[in-house]
This record gives sequence, C-alpha cells and structure tokens, in this order.
Amino acid sequence: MVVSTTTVFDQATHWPARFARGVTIYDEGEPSTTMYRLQRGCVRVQVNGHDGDRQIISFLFPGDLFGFCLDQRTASAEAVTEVEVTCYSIASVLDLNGRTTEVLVELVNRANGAFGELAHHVEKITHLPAAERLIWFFNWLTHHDPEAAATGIIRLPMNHRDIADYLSLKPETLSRAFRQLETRGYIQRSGRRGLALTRHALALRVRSPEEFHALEARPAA
Amino acid sequence: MVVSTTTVFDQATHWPARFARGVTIYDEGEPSTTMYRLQRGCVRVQVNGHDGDRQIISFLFPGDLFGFCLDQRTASAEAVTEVEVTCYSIASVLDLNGRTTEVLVELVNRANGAFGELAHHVEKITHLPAAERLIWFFNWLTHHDPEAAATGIIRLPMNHRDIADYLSLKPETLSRAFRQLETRGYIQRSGRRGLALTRHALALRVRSPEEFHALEARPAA
DNA sequence: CCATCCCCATGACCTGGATCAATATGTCGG
DNA sequence: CCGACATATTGATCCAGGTCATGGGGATGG
Repeated sequence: MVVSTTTVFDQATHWPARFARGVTIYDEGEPSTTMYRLQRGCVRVQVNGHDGDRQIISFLFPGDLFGFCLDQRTASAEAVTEVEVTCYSIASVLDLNGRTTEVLVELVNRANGAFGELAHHVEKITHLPAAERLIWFFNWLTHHDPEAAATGIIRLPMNHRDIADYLSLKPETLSRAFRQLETRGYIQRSGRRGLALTRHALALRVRSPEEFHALEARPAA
Repeated sequence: MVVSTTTVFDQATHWPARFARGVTIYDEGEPSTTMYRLQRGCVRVQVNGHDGDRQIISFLFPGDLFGFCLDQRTASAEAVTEVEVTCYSIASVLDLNGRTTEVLVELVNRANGAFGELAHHVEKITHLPAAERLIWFFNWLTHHDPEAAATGIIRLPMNHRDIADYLSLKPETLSRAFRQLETRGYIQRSGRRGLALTRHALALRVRSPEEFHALEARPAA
C-alpha cells in the first residue's frame, strides 16, 4: 500500500496533535468527530474483547489516514510509539465547497480498501501456520516502509506482544516462530527490534506456500 | 443489523437479476461496475486462498446492499441459495443529480459498518472455542432475520461447510459443536437446516463468556 | 547512571481442533 | 419413485499452538 499524497483534506479545518506511547487516540463506540493523518510514529487499530483479549486489526504508518468513520468509532486506535498526527474536523471535511464529492469518493475507497485488507488478513491468520504468518507480516511491513523495501532491513516499531495480537498468536509461540525463521536462515536479527530479510526470505515473497514447505524440507545452512 | 429501507439508490439506473445456487456473482480483482441489493435468498462474501482454502467474511440477507466498491472488487460474492437481486449501475449512482452527497455518505457508512462488523468477527473467531463461536453465529443470524428474532427458530440457508468456513472450523469440528450444544440443551435441531434456540441459549445471548463457562459446568437436564 | 521492571526466551507439558477413516442420511436429477 | 452423489456424523489418533513456569537482558525513567 502506497503512502497517499492527496491534499484535498488539507482544505478542511485541521490542526496538529501528539500522543505519547500507549495512549488511546479514540475508543470503540465514541462519536466520530475527527479524522487523522499520521505524520510520525506508528498506530495500532484494535478490537478489545470483554476479557483482556485484544485483536489488532492493522498497524498504521506515516502518510496513512485513519478514523474516517462518519458516525461512531467501530474500533479503537492507540499510539504504538510516540505519534504526531494532523487532525481534520469531519464536519468541515464534509463541507468542502465544491469538492465534497471528491472527498467522499476518497473515503469510500479508503474504507473499502481497509475492508479488503482486513479480509485478507483474516484469511491469512486463519489458514497459515505461525512461521508463515510471521513471514507474511514481514512482507506486509516491507510494503508499508519504503526504506525496508529498498534495503530489506526492518526496524520493528512495535513489541512482540503487539505482533502476537496482530497475528493471533501467543507471545511464546511468536518467539519460537522468530527463532525458527532465524535458524532456517530466512531472517537475521539485531537486537529485539531489528531484523534483516535474507535473500532466502526475499525469494519467498512471491512464492506459493507449497514452495515454502519445500524450502522448509531443506533448510538453509 | 436492521434491513435498510433506504430508496435513494432506486433513483439510479437499476434492473433485476437472478443467480442460481453456487454461482459467482463477482470475483475478487474484477472491475466494479455494479452494486446490488439482495431481494431474496442468501449470498456469501469470501476470500479464496491460493490453495482451495476459503474464508467466508459475511453472509448477506434480503435488504442488504453489497458490492459497493467503486474501483475493484476486494472479495468475491457467491449465491448460497437461488438469489434475486436488484442491480445498480455504480456510474449512475455516482451521478444522482443533487443527491450524490447523500448517496456517498451512505456508502461510506456502509463500508465502515462492514469493516467494523468484520473486525468483531475476527476477534470472535480468534478468541472463542468452537461451541461459543457457533452460539455467537446463531445470535448474529437472529439479528439478521426478523422471523428468527421473534420465534427463536432458525432456518439455516447455508450448509455446514459454509458455516465452518465462516467460523474458521473444519466441518467435523463444527458437527461436534452442534452435537455439544444439542446435548447441553442450548438448541434443538429439526433436520439439517432447522434449529430452535432454547430459553437456555436465549439467556446466553446477553451473557458474558464467564457466565457461559459457568453454565457449562452445570449442563441442562 | 543506576535500579527496576517489563519484555523476551526457552523448556515441559497439555489440549482443542485437525486429520484420517468409515458410515449414515439427505437431496437431486432422471 | 429410485439410485447416486454430496453432505453430515462419529470414532480414533495426532499435533500445532497454548499454558505454565523460570530465568536472563534491555529499555526506561528517576
């Protein structure tokens, strides 16, 4: 997914804001009066179960627009890192003289895009084993981070618990999946938050799971 | 979710159509030129994995609007039963003299609504055990079917394989979950497609999983 | 700069759901 | 109405991932 360069929204009333690490930006069920563009940092969108359980729906990166419900929040958003955003008044976005249609079409497309991405996310986490979910996550991350795409080096902005809740795994299982990929030579880790995809893993990107399994059968040196 | 009574769309170019059981209405990736309102029957929206795997995202019932992407299909839609729909030209929907804003706001809301519902669907299927997923499905169905809501009797339009793919279970596991709920007195079955929620199960609707587990500990007679 | 606390790693074990296999039971076309 | 095929049920066994427990290491904030 490519970072948007659209500026239509900037014709609406807008102002900057910051959120500290871990802070809730909005909660499910709240009335929706503001939408956001992420300028710096990382945000998670999530659904909280009755018990403490949490499903992370999506991570957002600089350039991403979020919170564009018109009535009521359907999920929560929290700052993964310290975050800088631009806030847009939804009321004023819906009243952009002459360009309202353009803005609304953009919102329909973004909402449908988010739906489609989530649909595929579900398909993955319900059908892939732990290690493959993780590889899929790395590839997804790479598509959102130009630097990672260029260098193959990923700096994870979130902790393992967040990744686990995104992939619907427990932290222990995630940890073992990391180790597995490292042992097999798909990734190299540096510290807790840094990793590089090896050419091995890069090759996997465009491959089918059948081929992935074949590769598993003959692990790298 | 309540059946919509909005008629704004009917001012756009529209025509009726039918699809036989099992037929694909549209496929992921296709250009999006038409949207639909379901008049009769049941439709499934799904994502197909590379291998034969399938994740059903949502079932649609009479009154539901679907296929309102503006550019490209992000998922597939198939007829679960024989189906009657009204088709609307998307181009003409986007060109309703004077009411375009109204229509677009409606589409944004529906797209966000679908996103929110899917987000909660994911949270359920990743956190609940098989039997509770099934109860949750019954309750969801009930909310979409006024007759079921009134009588507590559900006529399932889809087969077990579809339900399994919706709840992310294998048919064998689903079958055991059915049996479990029947044995415990939460449901009574009549034939393969008919079932009634007992007062036991009705009570569960508004309950927390903690209470559900407590009830499991002392099963009904 | 240091102490504390969260976060991550790893081992041992358990379990819910998947898988494999064998029947039943509907359902639909003829 | 009947035969054949698809769809459900049920049992036996397996295994990926969850759970529980413990120890080590880095980030963080005072």
